[in-house]
Amino acid sequence: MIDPKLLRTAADEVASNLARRNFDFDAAGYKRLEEQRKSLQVDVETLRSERNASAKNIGKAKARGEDITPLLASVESLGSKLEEADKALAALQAEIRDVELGLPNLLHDDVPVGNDEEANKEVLRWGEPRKFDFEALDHVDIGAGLGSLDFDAAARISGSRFAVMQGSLARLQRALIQLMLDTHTAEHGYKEVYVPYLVQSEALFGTGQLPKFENDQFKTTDDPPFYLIPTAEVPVTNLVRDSITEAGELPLKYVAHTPCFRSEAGSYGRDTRGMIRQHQFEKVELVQMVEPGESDAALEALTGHAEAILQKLELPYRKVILCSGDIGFGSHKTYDLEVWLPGQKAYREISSCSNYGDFQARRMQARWRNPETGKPELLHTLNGSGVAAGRALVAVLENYQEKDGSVTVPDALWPYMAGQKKLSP
RNA sequence: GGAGAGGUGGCAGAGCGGUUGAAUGCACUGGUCUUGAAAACCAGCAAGGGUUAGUAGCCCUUCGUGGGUUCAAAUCCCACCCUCUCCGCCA
Repeated sequence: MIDPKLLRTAADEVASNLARRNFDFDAAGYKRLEEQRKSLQVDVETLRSERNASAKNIGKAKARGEDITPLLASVESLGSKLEEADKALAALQAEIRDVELGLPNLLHDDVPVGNDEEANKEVLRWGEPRKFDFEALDHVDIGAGLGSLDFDAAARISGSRFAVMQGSLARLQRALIQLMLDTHTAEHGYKEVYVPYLVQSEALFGTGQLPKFENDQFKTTDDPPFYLIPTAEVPVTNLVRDSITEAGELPLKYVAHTPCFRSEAGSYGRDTRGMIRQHQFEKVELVQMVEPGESDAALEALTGHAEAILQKLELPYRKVILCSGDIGFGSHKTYDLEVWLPGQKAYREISSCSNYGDFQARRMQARWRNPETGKPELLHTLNGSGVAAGRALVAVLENYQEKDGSVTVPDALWPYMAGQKKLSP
């Protein structure tokens, strides 16, 4: 959520920033609603003040043993008037809130303007895509050759966009997750957390998936419903919901491994082959809560932590800044890491690292105590995949495939593979 | 699943229809004392919103959440959520 004070005082500047996203913010309409709200709220508070004063007088009169009937008569009409005005105010406030919840975050100056991923700005490439002396297969064929990646079985159980993995391949994914968790906890200073995979709607409002992206979520039929987390970002970031963190405890750095569940509504026909885009996938997520002045630097560091995983696995990747048309709804600035997939002869997203500024913190009322003012102030939140395990598995299979159909285990995963250095058919 | 207890400020914990935004303690901040520190003592210390040039005043809201009773609710009534204890069951 954007600071309502900023919306009131600088609606036109906000509108022009959001225009870079091709988002049309009706600044004039917002101002109109705000003015109505202002005068209504003054009315309501004046009435309420009158009521409070009368009630106090009645109390005093009663204490003195006086007759209070004339006083009661004088406040008779106050109640209904107040109730009416209060209702109108509540309706107006809800309307304004809906507008505010629907506004995407302001963009960082670094974010390039553009309509789609074509306009994303590449900032670096790491590693050389390997030259194959045979026709490189994609992970679907490699997995089939190994006999351990089964989409048909998954389809019988759950339909499309699911996978079944067996044996060494299943273990390889677990090894990837282990490597990531160990690296982030031991080398990058993150605290490992285990969190719920089912959350209430409030948590999703806090991180910004709701109300706008209801259709992307899976939810249960309970009342109230549970939502399956689309990313660990949701439960982990909500750890600081409605809380005040002392300055000395910042930055908070959490890493969590969770499955992620996405309906993928609206992406019919995209990445239908293989396990690039699944309803369920494993991910290791990095989350930071930092002082507002630190978030730019924290984004660089956090992205570097995700890059370290790809470097350990010696997977070629490139790093891009998402442009205004491709960046997420709540993000202030986002780096995507795209790993080289020989089967597709393309770089594909494997991590997305974002600085949310105070956007999520405002929705969650997540604050820290600023020692300079002594007051609780909104902190900044960041998150990034460190990295998506399912896609990392795809990348390992495709980049480490051999002519005979086997797959070499990257050195970094040896400690987690019980001595197995090769996956063979 | 059965029985009971409880949800109040950063934390602990009183209050149980009117002067309580809320006693007290801890923590925190400032001061006195001290060579310095500790201790002791004194003082201050919730958040959100409105109005405003204002971090000044004034006003409104907030004692788990939502409804209700009342001129007036942290206090009474109803529903729901959550936590804790005991029993049962279970991974």
